Amino acid sequence: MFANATFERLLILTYFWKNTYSINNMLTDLQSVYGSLLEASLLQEINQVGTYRQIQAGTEIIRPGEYIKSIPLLISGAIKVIREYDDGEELLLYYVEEGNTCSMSMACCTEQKRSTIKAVAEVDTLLIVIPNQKLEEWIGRYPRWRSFIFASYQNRLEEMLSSLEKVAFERLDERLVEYLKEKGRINGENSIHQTHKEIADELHSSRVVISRLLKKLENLGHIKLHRNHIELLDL
Amino acid sequence: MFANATFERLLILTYFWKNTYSINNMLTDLQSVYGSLLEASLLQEINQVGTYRQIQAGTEIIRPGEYIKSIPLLISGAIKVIREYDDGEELLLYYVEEGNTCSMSMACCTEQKRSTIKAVAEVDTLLIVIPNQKLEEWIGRYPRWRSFIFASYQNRLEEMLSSLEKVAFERLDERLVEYLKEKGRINGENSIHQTHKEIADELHSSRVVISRLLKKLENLGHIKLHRNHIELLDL
DNA sequence: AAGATAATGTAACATAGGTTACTAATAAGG
DNA sequence: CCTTATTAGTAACCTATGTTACATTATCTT
Repeated sequence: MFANATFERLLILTYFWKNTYSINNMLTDLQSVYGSLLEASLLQEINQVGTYRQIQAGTEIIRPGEYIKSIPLLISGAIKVIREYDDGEELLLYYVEEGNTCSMSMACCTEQKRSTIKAVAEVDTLLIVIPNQKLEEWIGRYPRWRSFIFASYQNRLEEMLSSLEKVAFERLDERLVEYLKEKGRINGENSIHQTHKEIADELHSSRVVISRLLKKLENLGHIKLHRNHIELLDL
Repeated sequence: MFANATFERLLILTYFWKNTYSINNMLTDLQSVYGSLLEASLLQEINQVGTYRQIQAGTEIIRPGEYIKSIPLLISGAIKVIREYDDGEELLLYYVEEGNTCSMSMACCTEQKRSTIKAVAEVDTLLIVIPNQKLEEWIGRYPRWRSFIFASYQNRLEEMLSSLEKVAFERLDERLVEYLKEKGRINGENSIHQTHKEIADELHSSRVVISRLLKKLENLGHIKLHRNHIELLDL
Protein backbone atom coordinates (compact mmCIF):
# COMPACT_ATOMS: atom_id res chain seq x y z
CA MET A 1 0.00 0.00 0.00
CA PHE A 2 2.61 2.55 1.01
CA ALA A 3 5.86 3.38 -0.67
CA ASN A 4 8.73 2.80 1.70
CA ALA A 5 9.40 6.47 2.11
CA THR A 6 5.81 7.17 3.00
CA PHE A 7 5.70 4.38 5.49
CA GLU A 8 8.82 5.62 7.24
CA ARG A 9 7.27 9.06 7.37
CA LEU A 10 4.22 7.62 9.08
CA LEU A 11 6.33 5.87 11.66
CA ILE A 12 8.20 9.06 12.42
CA LEU A 13 4.97 11.02 12.70
CA THR A 14 3.47 8.46 15.04
CA TYR A 15 6.56 8.58 17.19
CA PHE A 16 6.54 12.36 17.25
CA TRP A 17 2.92 12.27 18.14
CA LYS A 18 3.20 9.97 21.08
CA ASN A 19 5.53 12.55 22.53
CA THR A 20 3.13 15.38 21.97
CA TYR A 21 0.36 13.29 23.38
CA SER A 22 2.14 12.61 26.60
CA ILE A 23 3.28 16.20 27.04
CA ASN A 24 -0.09 17.89 26.53
CA ASN A 25 -3.22 16.80 28.26
CA MET A 26 -6.72 16.99 26.87
CA LEU A 27 -7.66 20.17 28.66
CA THR A 28 -4.61 21.99 27.34
CA ASP A 29 -5.43 20.88 23.80
CA LEU A 30 -9.05 21.88 24.22
CA GLN A 31 -8.06 25.29 25.48
CA SER A 32 -5.68 25.96 22.66
CA VAL A 33 -8.09 24.93 19.91
CA TYR A 34 -11.53 25.65 21.39
CA GLY A 35 -10.65 28.17 24.09
CA SER A 36 -11.90 31.12 22.10
CA LEU A 37 -15.04 29.31 20.93
CA LEU A 38 -16.47 27.61 24.00
CA GLU A 39 -17.11 28.32 27.66
CA ALA A 40 -14.33 27.39 30.07
CA SER A 41 -16.74 25.33 32.15
CA LEU A 42 -17.80 23.44 29.04
CA LEU A 43 -14.18 22.63 28.24
CA GLN A 44 -13.93 21.15 31.74
CA GLU A 45 -16.95 19.02 31.08
CA ILE A 46 -15.64 17.87 27.70
CA ASN A 47 -12.44 16.96 29.47
CA GLN A 48 -14.47 14.72 31.79
CA VAL A 49 -16.66 12.88 29.31
CA GLY A 50 -14.58 13.01 26.13
CA THR A 51 -12.11 10.39 24.96
CA TYR A 52 -9.02 11.04 22.93
CA ARG A 53 -8.65 9.27 19.63
CA GLN A 54 -5.50 9.26 17.60
CA ILE A 55 -6.09 8.24 14.04
CA GLN A 56 -3.49 7.28 11.49
CA ALA A 57 -3.65 8.79 8.03
CA GLY A 58 -5.72 6.61 5.75
CA THR A 59 -7.84 5.03 8.48
CA GLU A 60 -11.54 4.77 7.75
CA ILE A 61 -13.44 6.38 10.59
CA ILE A 62 -16.98 6.04 9.37
CA ARG A 63 -18.34 3.68 6.76
CA PRO A 64 -21.64 4.14 4.97
CA GLY A 65 -24.44 2.24 6.67
CA GLU A 66 -22.98 2.48 10.14
CA TYR A 67 -24.72 4.12 13.05
CA ILE A 68 -22.85 7.00 14.57
CA LYS A 69 -22.94 7.19 18.31
CA SER A 70 -20.51 9.98 19.06
CA ILE A 71 -19.47 13.40 17.87
CA PRO A 72 -15.87 14.18 16.96
CA LEU A 73 -14.11 17.43 17.86
CA LEU A 74 -11.00 17.86 15.74
CA ILE A 75 -7.85 18.87 17.60
CA SER A 76 -5.42 18.49 14.75
CA GLY A 77 -5.26 16.87 11.34
CA ALA A 78 -8.04 16.56 8.78
CA ILE A 79 -10.80 14.17 7.85
CA LYS A 80 -12.08 13.84 4.33
CA VAL A 81 -15.73 13.09 3.83
CA ILE A 82 -16.66 11.06 0.78
CA ARG A 83 -19.93 9.99 -0.73
CA GLU A 84 -19.65 6.36 -1.78
CA TYR A 85 -21.87 4.04 -3.78
CA ASP A 86 -22.50 0.35 -4.03
CA ASP A 87 -20.72 0.14 -7.36
CA GLY A 88 -17.54 1.60 -5.86
CA GLU A 89 -18.10 5.04 -7.36
CA GLU A 90 -17.29 7.92 -5.09
CA LEU A 91 -17.04 11.69 -4.82
CA LEU A 92 -15.07 13.84 -2.41
CA LEU A 93 -17.41 16.13 -0.48
CA TYR A 94 -15.29 18.20 1.88
CA TYR A 95 -12.65 18.18 4.57
CA VAL A 96 -13.21 18.68 8.29
CA GLU A 97 -10.28 20.41 9.95
CA GLU A 98 -8.98 21.53 13.32
CA GLY A 99 -11.51 23.37 15.45
CA ASN A 100 -14.46 21.85 13.62
CA THR A 101 -16.87 19.02 13.98
CA CYS A 102 -18.77 16.99 11.44
CA SER A 103 -22.41 18.00 10.94
CA MET A 104 -23.05 14.84 9.06
CA SER A 105 -22.38 12.87 12.19
CA MET A 106 -24.36 15.31 14.32
CA ALA A 107 -27.25 14.92 11.96
CA CYS A 108 -26.98 11.17 12.15
CA CYS A 109 -26.69 11.23 15.94
CA THR A 110 -29.73 13.29 16.61
CA GLU A 111 -31.90 11.30 14.26
CA GLN A 112 -30.43 7.87 14.87
CA LYS A 113 -29.92 7.36 11.19
CA ARG A 114 -27.32 5.37 9.36
CA SER A 115 -24.44 7.24 7.87
CA THR A 116 -24.63 7.94 4.18
CA ILE A 117 -20.99 8.89 3.86
CA LYS A 118 -17.50 7.56 4.36
CA ALA A 119 -15.00 9.45 6.51
CA VAL A 120 -11.27 8.84 6.21
CA ALA A 121 -8.39 10.48 8.03
CA GLU A 122 -6.56 12.45 5.39
CA VAL A 123 -3.51 12.93 7.59
CA ASP A 124 -2.69 11.74 11.09
CA THR A 125 -5.50 13.16 13.14
CA LEU A 126 -6.19 13.81 16.77
CA LEU A 127 -9.76 14.19 17.95
CA ILE A 128 -11.95 14.02 21.00
CA VAL A 129 -15.15 12.04 20.83
CA ILE A 130 -18.17 13.01 22.85
CA PRO A 131 -21.11 10.76 23.68
CA ASN A 132 -24.04 11.87 21.56
CA GLN A 133 -26.52 12.57 24.36
CA LYS A 134 -24.24 15.42 25.46
CA LEU A 135 -24.76 17.19 22.14
CA GLU A 136 -28.37 18.05 22.98
CA GLU A 137 -27.84 18.49 26.68
CA TRP A 138 -25.16 21.15 26.14
CA ILE A 139 -27.24 22.97 23.59
CA GLY A 140 -29.70 23.79 26.36
CA ARG A 141 -26.97 24.81 28.79
CA TYR A 142 -24.15 26.46 26.87
CA PRO A 143 -24.94 29.33 24.47
CA ARG A 144 -21.53 29.16 22.86
CA TRP A 145 -21.85 25.43 22.25
CA ARG A 146 -25.15 26.21 20.56
CA SER A 147 -23.47 28.79 18.33
CA PHE A 148 -20.67 26.39 17.60
CA ILE A 149 -23.08 23.69 16.50
CA PHE A 150 -25.01 26.13 14.32
CA ALA A 151 -21.84 27.45 12.77
CA SER A 152 -20.81 23.88 11.97
CA TYR A 153 -24.04 23.25 10.12
CA GLN A 154 -23.60 26.52 8.31
CA ASN A 155 -20.07 25.56 7.30
CA ARG A 156 -21.18 22.19 6.02
CA LEU A 157 -24.01 23.68 4.02
CA GLU A 158 -21.62 26.15 2.47
CA GLU A 159 -19.09 23.50 1.66
CA MET A 160 -21.73 21.31 0.10
CA LEU A 161 -22.87 24.27 -1.94
CA SER A 162 -19.35 24.92 -3.04
CA SER A 163 -18.83 21.27 -4.01
CA LEU A 164 -22.08 21.37 -5.91
CA GLU A 165 -21.01 24.44 -7.81
CA LYS A 166 -17.69 22.97 -8.70
CA VAL A 167 -19.28 19.85 -10.09
CA ALA A 168 -22.01 21.77 -11.89
CA PHE A 169 -20.09 24.72 -13.30
CA GLU A 170 -16.42 23.93 -13.49
CA ARG A 171 -14.57 21.86 -15.97
CA LEU A 172 -12.59 18.88 -14.85
CA ASP A 173 -9.22 20.54 -15.40
CA GLU A 174 -10.19 23.42 -13.10
CA ARG A 175 -11.51 21.03 -10.48
CA LEU A 176 -8.30 19.06 -10.73
CA VAL A 177 -6.16 22.12 -10.08
CA GLU A 178 -8.25 23.03 -7.05
CA TYR A 179 -8.07 19.48 -5.83
CA LEU A 180 -4.27 19.50 -6.02
CA LYS A 181 -4.00 22.85 -4.25
CA GLU A 182 -6.37 21.82 -1.45
CA LYS A 183 -4.66 18.48 -0.99
CA GLY A 184 -1.28 20.18 -0.79
CA ARG A 185 -2.60 22.65 1.75
CA ILE A 186 -4.20 20.01 3.97
CA ASN A 187 -1.10 17.86 3.92
CA GLY A 188 1.17 20.83 4.42
CA GLU A 189 3.37 19.81 1.52
CA ASN A 190 3.87 20.92 -2.03
CA SER A 191 3.65 17.35 -3.13
CA ILE A 192 0.69 14.99 -3.46
CA HIS A 193 1.21 11.34 -2.59
CA GLN A 194 -1.50 9.69 -4.59
CA THR A 195 -1.89 7.71 -7.75
CA HIS A 196 -3.80 8.99 -10.74
CA LYS A 197 -6.41 6.32 -10.07
CA GLU A 198 -7.03 7.57 -6.55
CA ILE A 199 -7.40 11.14 -7.75
CA ALA A 200 -9.77 10.03 -10.48
CA ASP A 201 -11.95 8.27 -7.91
CA GLU A 202 -12.23 11.27 -5.62
CA LEU A 203 -13.12 13.53 -8.53
CA HIS A 204 -15.44 10.86 -9.89
CA SER A 205 -13.64 10.62 -13.20
CA SER A 206 -11.49 8.00 -14.87
CA ARG A 207 -7.79 7.32 -14.59
CA VAL A 208 -6.99 7.91 -18.25
CA VAL A 209 -8.66 11.30 -18.24
CA ILE A 210 -6.83 12.41 -15.10
CA SER A 211 -3.49 11.21 -16.49
CA ARG A 212 -4.17 13.20 -19.63
CA LEU A 213 -5.01 16.39 -17.75
CA LEU A 214 -2.08 15.98 -15.37
CA LYS A 215 0.27 15.57 -18.31
CA LYS A 216 -1.12 18.78 -19.76
CA LEU A 217 -0.49 20.58 -16.46
CA GLU A 218 3.04 19.21 -16.47
CA ASN A 219 3.66 20.47 -19.99
CA LEU A 220 2.48 23.90 -18.88
CA GLY A 221 5.07 23.77 -16.11
CA HIS A 222 2.55 23.81 -13.26
CA ILE A 223 3.43 20.44 -11.78
CA LYS A 224 6.01 17.68 -12.11
CA LEU A 225 4.86 14.09 -12.31
CA HIS A 226 6.56 11.19 -10.55
CA ARG A 227 5.47 7.69 -9.82
CA ASN A 228 3.12 7.79 -6.80
CA HIS A 229 3.51 11.46 -6.23
CA ILE A 230 3.03 14.82 -7.88
CA GLU A 231 5.19 17.81 -7.23
CA LEU A 232 3.36 21.13 -7.17
CA LEU A 233 5.41 23.86 -8.80
CA ASP A 234 3.18 26.75 -9.71
CA LEU A 235 -0.59 26.43 -9.54
CA MET B 1 -45.22 37.16 -18.96
CA PHE B 2 -48.30 35.03 -18.29
CA ALA B 3 -50.58 33.40 -20.78
CA ASN B 4 -54.11 34.65 -20.33
CA ALA B 5 -55.31 31.37 -18.93
CA THR B 6 -52.55 31.31 -16.36
CA PHE B 7 -53.22 34.83 -15.32
CA GLU B 8 -56.89 34.17 -14.81
CA ARG B 9 -55.98 31.16 -12.74
CA LEU B 10 -53.83 33.34 -10.54
CA LEU B 11 -56.63 35.80 -10.02
CA ILE B 12 -59.00 33.03 -9.05
CA LEU B 13 -56.48 31.54 -6.66
CA THR B 14 -55.83 34.87 -5.04
CA TYR B 15 -59.54 35.36 -4.59
CA PHE B 16 -59.97 31.90 -3.17
CA TRP B 17 -57.11 32.56 -0.86
CA LYS B 18 -58.39 35.72 0.61
CA ASN B 19 -61.39 33.70 1.68
CA THR B 20 -59.31 31.00 3.26
CA TYR B 21 -57.25 33.62 4.99
CA SER B 22 -60.22 35.27 6.57
CA ILE B 23 -61.77 31.98 7.63
CA ASN B 24 -58.78 30.41 9.35
CA ASN B 25 -56.67 32.22 11.84
CA MET B 26 -52.98 31.79 12.35
CA LEU B 27 -53.26 29.58 15.39
CA THR B 28 -55.55 27.15 13.58
CA ASP B 29 -53.11 26.96 10.68
CA LEU B 30 -50.19 26.49 13.01
CA GLN B 31 -51.97 23.71 14.84
CA SER B 32 -52.86 21.85 11.70
CA VAL B 33 -49.37 22.02 10.18
CA TYR B 34 -47.06 22.17 13.20
CA GLY B 35 -49.30 20.74 15.91
CA SER B 36 -47.56 17.38 15.93
CA LEU B 37 -44.09 18.90 15.73
CA LEU B 38 -44.03 21.71 18.27
CA GLU B 39 -45.18 22.46 21.81
CA ALA B 40 -48.67 23.95 22.15
CA SER B 41 -47.25 26.83 24.20
CA LEU B 42 -44.73 27.53 21.47
CA LEU B 43 -47.50 27.68 18.90
CA GLN B 44 -49.16 30.29 21.08
CA GLU B 45 -45.99 32.28 21.14
CA ILE B 46 -45.51 32.01 17.38
CA ASN B 47 -49.06 33.23 17.06
CA GLN B 48 -48.09 36.34 19.05
CA VAL B 49 -44.85 37.32 17.35
CA GLY B 50 -45.27 35.86 13.87
CA THR B 51 -46.68 37.65 10.86
CA TYR B 52 -48.58 36.04 8.04
CA ARG B 53 -47.27 36.47 4.54
CA GLN B 54 -49.15 35.50 1.46
CA ILE B 55 -46.92 35.18 -1.55
CA GLN B 56 -48.00 34.91 -5.14
CA ALA B 57 -46.46 32.27 -7.36
CA GLY B 58 -43.39 33.65 -9.09
CA THR B 59 -42.58 36.28 -6.46
CA GLU B 60 -38.94 36.57 -5.48
CA ILE B 61 -38.68 36.27 -1.73
CA ILE B 62 -34.96 36.44 -1.24
CA ARG B 63 -32.36 37.80 -3.61
CA PRO B 64 -28.65 37.01 -3.40
CA GLY B 65 -26.75 39.64 -1.44
CA GLU B 66 -29.65 40.54 0.83
CA TYR B 67 -29.54 40.22 4.57
CA ILE B 68 -32.16 37.93 6.01
CA LYS B 69 -33.79 39.12 9.17
CA SER B 70 -36.55 36.61 9.70
CA ILE B 71 -37.24 32.92 9.51
CA PRO B 72 -40.12 31.56 7.42
CA LEU B 73 -42.39 28.72 8.52
CA LEU B 74 -44.25 27.28 5.54
CA ILE B 75 -47.98 26.76 5.99
CA SER B 76 -48.81 25.87 2.42
CA GLY B 77 -47.26 26.12 -1.01
CA ALA B 78 -43.62 25.70 -1.94
CA ILE B 79 -40.53 27.82 -2.32
CA LYS B 80 -37.78 26.97 -4.73
CA VAL B 81 -34.25 27.77 -3.77
CA ILE B 82 -31.86 28.63 -6.56
CA ARG B 83 -28.17 29.37 -6.72
CA GLU B 84 -27.61 32.31 -9.01
CA TYR B 85 -24.51 33.90 -10.49
CA ASP B 86 -23.49 37.29 -11.74
CA ASP B 87 -23.55 36.14 -15.34
CA GLY B 88 -27.18 35.06 -15.00
CA GLU B 89 -26.35 31.38 -14.75
CA GLU B 90 -28.37 29.46 -12.21
CA LEU B 91 -29.06 26.06 -10.72
CA LEU B 92 -32.10 24.76 -8.88
CA LEU B 93 -31.09 23.54 -5.43
CA TYR B 94 -34.23 22.30 -3.71
CA TYR B 95 -37.80 23.06 -2.70
CA VAL B 96 -39.01 24.01 0.76
CA GLU B 97 -42.51 22.74 1.42
CA GLU B 98 -45.29 22.83 3.99
CA GLY B 99 -44.18 22.12 7.53
CA ASN B 100 -40.60 23.11 6.81
CA THR B 101 -38.34 26.07 7.19
CA CYS B 102 -35.31 27.17 5.22
CA SER B 103 -31.97 26.38 6.86
CA MET B 104 -30.26 28.67 4.44
CA SER B 105 -32.07 31.57 5.99
CA MET B 106 -31.51 30.27 9.51
CA ALA B 107 -27.84 30.01 8.75
CA CYS B 108 -27.83 33.54 7.41
CA CYS B 109 -29.79 34.84 10.40
CA THR B 110 -27.58 33.42 13.08
CA GLU B 111 -24.40 34.59 11.42
CA GLN B 112 -25.65 37.89 10.01
CA LYS B 113 -24.40 36.97 6.58
CA ARG B 114 -25.71 37.93 3.19
CA SER B 115 -27.78 35.42 1.34
CA THR B 116 -26.00 33.44 -1.31
CA ILE B 117 -29.18 32.15 -2.89
CA LYS B 118 -32.38 33.25 -4.53
CA ALA B 119 -35.76 32.07 -3.22
CA VAL B 120 -38.87 32.20 -5.39
CA ALA B 121 -42.41 31.10 -4.60
CA GLU B 122 -43.03 28.16 -6.88
CA VAL B 123 -46.78 28.25 -6.28
CA ASP B 124 -48.96 30.57 -4.23
CA THR B 125 -47.51 30.24 -0.78
CA LEU B 126 -48.59 31.01 2.75
CA LEU B 127 -45.99 31.40 5.44
CA ILE B 128 -45.40 32.84 8.87
CA VAL B 129 -42.29 34.88 9.46
CA ILE B 130 -40.62 34.97 12.82
CA PRO B 131 -38.16 37.61 14.02
CA ASN B 132 -34.73 36.05 14.04
CA GLN B 133 -33.85 36.63 17.66
CA LYS B 134 -36.64 34.21 18.59
CA LEU B 135 -34.85 31.41 16.76
CA GLU B 136 -32.12 31.22 19.38
CA GLU B 137 -34.29 32.11 22.31
CA TRP B 138 -36.69 29.23 21.64
CA ILE B 139 -33.87 26.78 21.17
CA GLY B 140 -33.01 27.25 24.82
CA ARG B 141 -36.64 26.95 25.94
CA TYR B 142 -38.43 24.48 23.68
CA PRO B 143 -36.91 21.03 23.15
CA ARG B 144 -39.20 20.31 20.22
CA TRP B 145 -38.26 23.56 18.51
CA ARG B 146 -34.67 22.50 18.91
CA SER B 147 -35.39 19.15 17.27
CA PHE B 148 -37.32 20.88 14.54
CA ILE B 149 -34.41 23.18 13.75
CA PHE B 150 -31.96 20.30 13.74
CA ALA B 151 -34.18 18.24 11.53
CA SER B 152 -34.39 21.16 9.11
CA TYR B 153 -30.65 21.37 8.85
CA GLN B 154 -30.52 17.64 8.35
CA ASN B 155 -33.11 17.85 5.59
CA ARG B 156 -31.24 20.61 3.82
CA LEU B 157 -27.97 18.76 4.02
CA GLU B 158 -29.61 15.70 2.57
CA GLU B 159 -31.24 17.64 -0.19
CA MET B 160 -27.99 19.34 -1.06
CA LEU B 161 -26.34 15.95 -1.12
CA SER B 162 -29.03 14.63 -3.38
CA SER B 163 -28.71 17.62 -5.73
CA LEU B 164 -24.98 17.13 -5.78
CA GLU B 165 -25.36 13.50 -6.68
CA LYS B 166 -27.77 14.23 -9.44
CA VAL B 167 -25.45 16.76 -11.00
CA ALA B 168 -22.40 14.57 -10.52
CA PHE B 169 -23.73 11.17 -11.47
CA GLU B 170 -26.84 11.50 -13.56
CA ARG B 171 -27.15 12.36 -17.17
CA LEU B 172 -29.15 15.33 -18.26
CA ASP B 173 -32.05 13.28 -19.61
CA GLU B 174 -32.49 11.55 -16.26
CA ARG B 175 -32.28 14.85 -14.40
CA LEU B 176 -34.84 16.30 -16.78
CA VAL B 177 -37.31 13.48 -16.08
CA GLU B 178 -36.90 13.95 -12.33
CA TYR B 179 -37.31 17.68 -12.76
CA LEU B 180 -40.58 17.24 -14.61
CA LYS B 181 -41.92 14.77 -12.05
CA GLU B 182 -40.99 16.97 -9.10
CA LYS B 183 -42.40 20.08 -10.73
CA GLY B 184 -45.64 18.29 -11.46
CA ARG B 185 -45.87 17.02 -7.90
CA ILE B 186 -45.19 20.43 -6.35
CA ASN B 187 -47.72 22.13 -8.58
CA GLY B 188 -50.24 19.37 -8.11
CA GLU B 189 -50.80 19.04 -11.82
CA ASN B 190 -49.74 16.67 -14.54
CA SER B 191 -48.72 19.59 -16.63
CA ILE B 192 -45.74 21.91 -16.45
CA HIS B 193 -46.25 25.57 -17.32
CA GLN B 194 -42.79 26.59 -18.34
CA THR B 195 -40.84 27.30 -21.47
CA HIS B 196 -37.92 25.17 -22.54
CA LYS B 197 -35.66 28.12 -21.83
CA GLU B 198 -36.82 28.32 -18.21
CA ILE B 199 -36.28 24.62 -17.69
CA ALA B 200 -32.83 24.87 -19.25
CA ASP B 201 -31.89 27.64 -16.82
CA GLU B 202 -32.94 25.74 -13.72
CA LEU B 203 -31.05 22.65 -14.85
CA HIS B 204 -28.14 24.82 -15.90
CA SER B 205 -28.23 23.67 -19.49
CA SER B 206 -29.16 25.28 -22.80
CA ARG B 207 -32.52 25.67 -24.50
CA VAL B 208 -31.59 23.68 -27.60
CA VAL B 209 -30.42 20.73 -25.57
CA ILE B 210 -33.56 20.68 -23.44
CA SER B 211 -35.79 20.94 -26.52
CA ARG B 212 -33.91 18.02 -28.02
CA LEU B 213 -34.34 15.85 -24.93
CA LEU B 214 -37.98 16.84 -24.48
CA LYS B 215 -38.68 15.89 -28.08
CA LYS B 216 -37.06 12.54 -27.44
CA LEU B 217 -39.30 12.04 -24.38
CA GLU B 218 -42.32 12.95 -26.49
CA ASN B 219 -41.37 10.43 -29.16
CA LEU B 220 -41.14 7.79 -26.46
CA GLY B 221 -44.68 8.70 -25.43
CA HIS B 222 -43.77 9.93 -21.96
CA ILE B 223 -44.90 13.52 -22.42
CA LYS B 224 -46.79 15.71 -24.86
CA LEU B 225 -45.36 19.07 -25.85
CA HIS B 226 -47.39 22.25 -26.25
CA ARG B 227 -46.42 25.85 -26.48
CA ASN B 228 -45.72 27.10 -22.94
CA HIS B 229 -46.66 23.88 -21.28
CA ILE B 230 -45.79 20.22 -21.15
CA GLU B 231 -48.28 17.49 -20.48
CA LEU B 232 -46.99 14.61 -18.38
CA LEU B 233 -48.32 11.30 -19.62
CA ASP B 234 -46.21 8.48 -18.28
CA LEU B 235 -42.89 9.21 -16.57
C1' DA C 1 17.87 -11.29 -11.67
C1' DA C 2 13.41 -12.84 -13.37
C1' DG C 3 8.86 -12.53 -13.28
C1' DA C 4 4.77 -10.40 -11.39
C1' DT C 5 2.25 -6.37 -10.23
C1' DA C 6 1.05 -1.68 -10.15
C1' DA C 7 1.36 2.89 -12.17
C1' DT C 8 1.63 5.69 -16.09
C1' DG C 9 1.62 7.17 -21.12
C1' DT C 10 -0.71 7.34 -25.35
C1' DA C 11 -3.59 6.58 -29.34
C1' DA C 12 -8.04 5.79 -31.40
C1' DC C 13 -12.60 6.12 -30.89
C1' DA C 14 -17.54 7.04 -28.86
C1' DT C 15 -20.83 10.14 -27.06
C1' DA C 16 -23.26 13.56 -24.24
C1' DG C 17 -24.04 17.89 -24.35
C1' DG C 18 -23.04 22.68 -25.80
C1' DT C 19 -23.11 26.19 -29.83
C1' DT C 20 -24.61 28.49 -33.99
C1' DA C 21 -27.74 29.36 -37.28
C1' DC C 22 -31.83 29.13 -39.41
C1' DT C 23 -36.83 27.90 -39.95
C1' DA C 24 -41.55 27.25 -38.41
C1' DA C 25 -45.27 27.92 -35.47
C1' DT C 26 -47.87 30.51 -32.23
C1' DA C 27 -49.29 34.45 -29.62
C1' DA C 28 -49.57 39.47 -28.72
C1' DG C 29 -50.26 44.20 -30.10
C1' DG C 30 -51.69 47.67 -32.71
C1' DC D 1 -55.66 41.54 -40.14
C1' DC D 2 -50.93 42.39 -40.47
C1' DT D 3 -46.64 42.91 -37.96
C1' DT D 4 -43.64 41.67 -34.47
C1' DA D 5 -41.98 39.02 -30.66
C1' DT D 6 -41.73 34.66 -28.38
C1' DT D 7 -41.29 29.90 -28.42
C1' DA D 8 -40.07 25.68 -30.39
C1' DG D 9 -37.91 22.42 -34.03
C1' DT D 10 -33.94 20.92 -36.45
C1' DA D 11 -29.51 20.35 -38.60
C1' DA D 12 -24.56 20.74 -38.58
C1' DC D 13 -20.83 21.12 -35.96
C1' DC D 14 -17.49 21.27 -31.82
C1' DT D 15 -15.43 19.86 -27.59
C1' DA D 16 -14.85 17.81 -23.08
C1' DT D 17 -14.85 13.72 -21.19
C1' DG D 18 -15.30 8.80 -21.08
C1' DT D 19 -13.78 4.10 -22.99
C1' DT D 20 -10.87 0.49 -24.78
C1' DA D 21 -6.69 -1.23 -25.71
C1' DC D 22 -2.01 -1.66 -25.46
C1' DA D 23 2.85 -0.18 -24.48
C1' DT D 24 6.11 1.28 -21.10
C1' DT D 25 8.20 1.95 -16.85
C1' DA D 26 8.89 1.43 -11.94
C1' DT D 27 8.45 -1.36 -7.92
C1' DC D 28 7.80 -5.63 -5.24
C1' DT D 29 8.47 -10.71 -4.61
C1' DT D 30 10.83 -14.62 -4.56
